Amino acid sequence: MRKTVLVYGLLGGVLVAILKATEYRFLVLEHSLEIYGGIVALIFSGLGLWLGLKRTRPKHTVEVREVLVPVGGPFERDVARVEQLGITPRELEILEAMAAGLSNREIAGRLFVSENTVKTHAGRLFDKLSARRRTQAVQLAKEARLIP
Amino acid sequence: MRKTVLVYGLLGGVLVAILKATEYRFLVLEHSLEIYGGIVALIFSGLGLWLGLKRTRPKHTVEVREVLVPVGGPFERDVARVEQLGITPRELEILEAMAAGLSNREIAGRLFVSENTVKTHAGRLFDKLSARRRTQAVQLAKEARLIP
DNA sequence: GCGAAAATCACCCATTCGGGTGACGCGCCA
DNA sequence: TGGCGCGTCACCCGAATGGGTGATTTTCGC
Repeated sequence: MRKTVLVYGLLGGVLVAILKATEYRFLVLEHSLEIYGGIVALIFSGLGLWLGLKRTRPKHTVEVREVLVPVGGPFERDVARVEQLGITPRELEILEAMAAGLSNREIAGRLFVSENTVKTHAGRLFDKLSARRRTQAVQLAKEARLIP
Repeated sequence: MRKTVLVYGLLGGVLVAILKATEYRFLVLEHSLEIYGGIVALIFSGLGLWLGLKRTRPKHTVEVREVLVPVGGPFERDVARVEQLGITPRELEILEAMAAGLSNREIAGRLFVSENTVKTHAGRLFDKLSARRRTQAVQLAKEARLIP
């Protein structure tokens, strides 16, 4: 945005300079003032139009209302699987937070630990789940019924 | 649109008339030309801006419908929601791949496009879903019944 | 067929993630 | 009491991700 304003102003300055340079030529005409104004008006209205379009196009103003979907059976964790994979309680917490779409930093803040700690937990979790990415970890965990 | 042009032209004419009427007052000033141009530029750029806004504003007029969906049957995409959010088919594909735990590079390979393309799609998706991370995007998309 | 929307790709930058290593404290229990 | 599991934290580094800009081509509705 700052850049846009800058360009805008610059163009304006250049325009004024050009018009000033050609001022005398315009003055010898009968309706120089009108021509001058017309040109400026045209150019700047075009500029303004372009700017307005440009600046507001990606403004969708979408309103989203939450819809709670009635869920069938309550979730039940596959404890056997948890033990089989050797996943600790703390790691499960990290896993749930991860599934909720939180970043490591946010998880750290929520669980009152450092970001580094979260990273270690997450790393070990990826090992145990054979995952390489957190999205994959979440997906696998859901399939394994470790999280809802 | 025709009407708009008419109004626009009319306003321009009126403006020129006003400026013409006050021409002599301006002329006694030293930098009358610059002032004149500046005023015209300001007014018309404002006008153009307003016009640009006006013309693109009634883009969507989003209608929010709340639908309670009975659970149990196979997954059915909430098409209304998809349209509300303005999510394109291609973006949905990326979303599904993302939910499957694939990286951008893997998605790119699977859909036979470049990684950059996947990133742009993903970026727009995050915008539309108001998400900052892919895990969050997946989570929100599932809540909105965009993906299973 | 014209214009808007969609899809494609590139480049840059900052942040986040993932992976590896090492270390410390605490509780447990053999 | 020494080992072990768990949780905690730090540092480094490369890869992945997110965000922005800009541009071109395809597609499609009117």
